Amino acid sequence: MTSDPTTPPTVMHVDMDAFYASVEIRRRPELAGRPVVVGALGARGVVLSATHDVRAYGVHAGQPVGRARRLCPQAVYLPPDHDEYARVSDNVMAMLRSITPTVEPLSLDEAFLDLGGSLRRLGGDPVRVGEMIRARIADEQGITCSVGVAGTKFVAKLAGATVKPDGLCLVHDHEAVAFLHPLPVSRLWGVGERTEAVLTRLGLHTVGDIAHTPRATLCRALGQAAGRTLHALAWGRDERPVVPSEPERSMGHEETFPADVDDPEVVRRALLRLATRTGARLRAAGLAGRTVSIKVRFSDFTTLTRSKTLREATDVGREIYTTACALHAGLGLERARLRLVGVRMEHLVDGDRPRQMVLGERARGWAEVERAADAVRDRFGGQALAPASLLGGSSGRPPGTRG
DNA sequence: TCTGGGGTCCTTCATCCG
DNA sequence: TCTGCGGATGAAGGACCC
Repeated sequence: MTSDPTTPPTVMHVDMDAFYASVEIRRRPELAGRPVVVGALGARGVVLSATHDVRAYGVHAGQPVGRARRLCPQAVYLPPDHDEYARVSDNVMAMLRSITPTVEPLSLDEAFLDLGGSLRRLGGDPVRVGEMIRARIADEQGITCSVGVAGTKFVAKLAGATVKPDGLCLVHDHEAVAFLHPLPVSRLWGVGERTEAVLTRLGLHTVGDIAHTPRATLCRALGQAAGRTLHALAWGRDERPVVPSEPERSMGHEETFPADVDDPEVVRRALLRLATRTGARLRAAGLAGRTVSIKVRFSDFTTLTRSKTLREATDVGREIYTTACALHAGLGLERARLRLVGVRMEHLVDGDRPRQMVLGERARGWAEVERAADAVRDRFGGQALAPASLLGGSSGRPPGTRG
């Protein structure tokens, strides 16, 4: 913490403005100045990113594209190109790492930086560093960003959000409480729709209200962890350091069917597709998972998860698929109408760790087959090879997804 | 209006084990 | 042998974030 106002805060949050939409406008200059929405354009797509002018019509991320079209029919609607966004993101993150090694990406379009060790070398003024970063991202990538600087991650992120788009805001530690307390509770990290409703019932509307509520009351209403966290955040206390990289804890895929599905065979094909992709990603990352988890969402949006922990961690798509099928069969769904299925691997470990052979197990099996398939795909492209049951015909893959 | 896909973390409950 | 207890772990669900 920098309680001395002459000591500049060193935690910086950099957040690209309307990232996907900005990247699309950058590569299609004819769209400059026009309202742009990026989202999956299928029957069940949602808005992923929208330019700020579109937001004035009530369009926001997560909203069904159909509703966005009704609210703002004059906007240009584009499908997402995740590969391009990842490329731009890599460039931005590399530039940030040239400023300080302590860069913690939160997603493709935002990151925390800790300038602590680098600030003197950079001239000692975090505002000048922030402006330099903003100028470089604009020059090199052709997109704008907003920057918040504070003594903690939480305040830095909020500071940047107050000056979006294309701004910079610094909040000193001695200003943090006055900055936070007028804000609505929904601005606190961890307060979504449900928690906000609970807080409203308690008569708590602003961050200041939370700060002046006994911590025990918050813990009773929200649980120990959430109660303690919110109380601390409301007073600007946030001990989390900027950490350059955290090991992944889970990895998986899910897909929403274009129309609800009641055919178990279609569901099993989807499980095979998702398990195959998950296995390939685990192998590419040098990881393996011990727990297979499936998720099914019914047509009424109720959601079930089932999981099973294996004796040994695996990165083999076929093993993931077999376990996922057993979990799915265990649900006894008959012909329930499903809108989504997902496969996820948890309890990830180093995939190169020697694996104990099970008695009677064939030395060369699916693991070798899939590694050979990885090599073929590396050489000839992602579509070069797939399980036979996924080739040809209608795969059930929704539009806008990629393998 | 009708809700994607990728994740993380927390809580509760059950079970196992010493 | 039975019972209680606490910790570890697994399973399931919920809330949240970007």
